[in-house]
Amino acid sequence: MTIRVRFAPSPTGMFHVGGARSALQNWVYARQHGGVFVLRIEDTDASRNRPEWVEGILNALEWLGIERGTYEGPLFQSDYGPVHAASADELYRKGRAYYCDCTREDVALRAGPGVQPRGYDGYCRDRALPRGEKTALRFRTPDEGQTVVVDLIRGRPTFDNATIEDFVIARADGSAVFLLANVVDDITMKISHVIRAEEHLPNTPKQQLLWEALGHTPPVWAHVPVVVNEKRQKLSKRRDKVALEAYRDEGYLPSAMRNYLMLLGWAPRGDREIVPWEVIETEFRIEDVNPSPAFFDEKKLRAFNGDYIRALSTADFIAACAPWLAGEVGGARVAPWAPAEYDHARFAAVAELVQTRVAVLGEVVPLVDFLFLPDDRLTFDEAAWDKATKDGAGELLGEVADTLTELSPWDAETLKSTVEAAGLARGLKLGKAQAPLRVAVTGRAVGLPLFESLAVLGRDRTLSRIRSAATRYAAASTS
RNA sequence: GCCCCCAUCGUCUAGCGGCCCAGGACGCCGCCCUUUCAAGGCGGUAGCACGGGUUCGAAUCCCGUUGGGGGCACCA
Repeated sequence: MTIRVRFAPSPTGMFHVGGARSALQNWVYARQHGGVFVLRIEDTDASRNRPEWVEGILNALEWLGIERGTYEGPLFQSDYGPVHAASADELYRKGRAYYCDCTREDVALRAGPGVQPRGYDGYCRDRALPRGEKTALRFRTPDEGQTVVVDLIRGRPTFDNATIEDFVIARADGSAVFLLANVVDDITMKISHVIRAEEHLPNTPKQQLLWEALGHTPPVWAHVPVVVNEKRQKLSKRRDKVALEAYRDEGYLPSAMRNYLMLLGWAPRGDREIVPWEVIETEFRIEDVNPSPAFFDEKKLRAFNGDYIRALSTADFIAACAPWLAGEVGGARVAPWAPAEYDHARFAAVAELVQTRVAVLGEVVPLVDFLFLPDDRLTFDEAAWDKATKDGAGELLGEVADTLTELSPWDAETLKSTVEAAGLARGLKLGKAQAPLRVAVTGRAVGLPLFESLAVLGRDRTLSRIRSAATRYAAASTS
């Protein structure tokens, strides 16, 4: 058994999430049935000259945990050029194809004004045209009968042969068109299963006819539903965020992504969705895939990802954060601090607190930036400051700074009780009392637990930030 | 216009004739916990598109309607 998944690389090397899901399903199916998984590149002249586009796809697959496949032999469509030509010729010699010199306009003219022609009208069928510089080769479709596609997911979609036009299989220059090339490659590579997106279903009867005309038994087909956006349209590169790499760079874990992707149109037994990959691999059945289109719900993906992040050991979590902490992901700057300013010991000290507060890894940056940035480059939320210092809470700043100068030991517990006492003396609950300090030190109203943060930040930085905030407050209240 | 596919909470799904006045998850809402925010715990909201059959019995089977989607190149 040989299963293949084909990809047309995009100019950016971007890997479409729809393709990722399809690849995953193919891969799982192949593993379940002891088959070979073949990754097939539908190259064009342009992509052939840009091996990095193909690399992009392979990297994305590896990120998902799919190995590169074990098929030996050429994987590029263009490697099969001579075989395509031979097959086209074979069909012509067998009388299953004929040359045609009609243009699109000719067909429209014959159909008459205002009439929408139903594909090609068969004008050249019996003209016995020889091959020429302007002749395309058309497949002669049966006039009667039906073509039944046996599909693992959809049952038996049936097409009346009379509705299938005599389609072109080779261009005037002799090169095979996608439909034929696809079939010939699959025959050559001994492909037994074609699992692909639903959008190819209308092509299937044509391809099946070609398999048979070439003297081969068609493969097992499975057309999985398309993945759609919130407007229920097929995910498109232009409108939707579809690049798998974009999700990777935001900090989605491959384990969460592949779990979510497999859940589109399918669910494991029992009332559970987040399951170990082994469960998916043993329970997944292509026949059970829901035939209706599925919406790619980023919110749910996020929830899954948060779950996977929390399931990580702290050490693994720290390791997973490395690219964002280093400040550069996917060739883009993602952190405001310079590499020299980063302090790994500080991050490690708060990592556990960070872990329950992020849904994607990229969110660690704004949570911990205050630990590394010098005072003058700290982001400062003015609105949060105004709100936090209201009702006299700002008065606390100066006196807390004085107390903290001599505080011992400098730890979260002591810091907490000290601030709590200072707040209570002014009739402020801890929730109110910690607010101005939080903004003063972290620049924001929300974030990691404050006293643990101060403990890690250290006395010097904490005090200098509180002191300058106290000055600021004093200046604002006198003016 | 033609061909094909699809139809359970807002979303992803369980359900494959009685266990279902429909179960889970995400989202949303409320409560608890709480130094902010999360996490966690508890509870709630919400659905079988419609109309005919078949059957003792239908979310489940059949037909139709409606509504979505996909495909109709000398592109891939």
